Amino acid sequence: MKQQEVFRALADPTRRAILKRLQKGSLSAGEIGAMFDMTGATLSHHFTVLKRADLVRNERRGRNIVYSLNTSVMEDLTRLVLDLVPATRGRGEGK
Amino acid sequence: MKQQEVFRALADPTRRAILKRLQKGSLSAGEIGAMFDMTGATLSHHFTVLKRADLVRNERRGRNIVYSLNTSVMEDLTRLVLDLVPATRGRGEGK
DNA sequence: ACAACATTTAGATGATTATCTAAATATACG
DNA sequence: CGTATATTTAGATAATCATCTAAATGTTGT
Repeated sequence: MKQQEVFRALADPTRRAILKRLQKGSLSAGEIGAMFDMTGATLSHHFTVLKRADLVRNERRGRNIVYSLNTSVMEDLTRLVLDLVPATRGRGEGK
Repeated sequence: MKQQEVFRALADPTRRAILKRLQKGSLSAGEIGAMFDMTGATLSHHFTVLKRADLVRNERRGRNIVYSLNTSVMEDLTRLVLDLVPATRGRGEGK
């Protein structure tokens, strides 16, 4: 996992909002675009950042491109953050 | 909690390293500075960002200024991230 | 009060970032 | 095949950011 890319991706509120939407299921670029007040080009840039962090996957379906969460990296992220919190309870407590 | 400030603070690797060091206990600005190859002024800037996110606290002790983790915000952060991950196991699963 | 030490503030600089418009690419359909 | 639709790429711009040097502030001990 590219830790730096993941944290950087998370630093933008639009990208976090995109991730939250994708929790509920995959969406096409257009559907996501309809939720934000910015151009498709800008959204496309955000997708690129999210993909670079491997937080989302995309797949062409017909004339749409459908984005979905990469849940395994999301879990890596969870671990990462838990690792940042001292004396973390609820999990391993490992080295 | 100021979510945006927290994520922004986490986006820089130096700041994440500082947080990790502070897990093991409080440190003065000088002690932290000794661990990184950058000027004290730059470090001071990073402290400011971490403080704005309320991730660290500081306290003057003699001629040093001692920094320590604000663990409660770190836990808020944990919740935030878990909330970003779908079907999160390990905790509440609440709405 | 002064000199030494520790840290922050101020101001500048170059790099990165979010955003836009316009053009390019890819797919579907008549 | 050509037109409409969906998305990305290219290029530009303004804002934000990490970093530096120099100066200011606050603290201690003499």
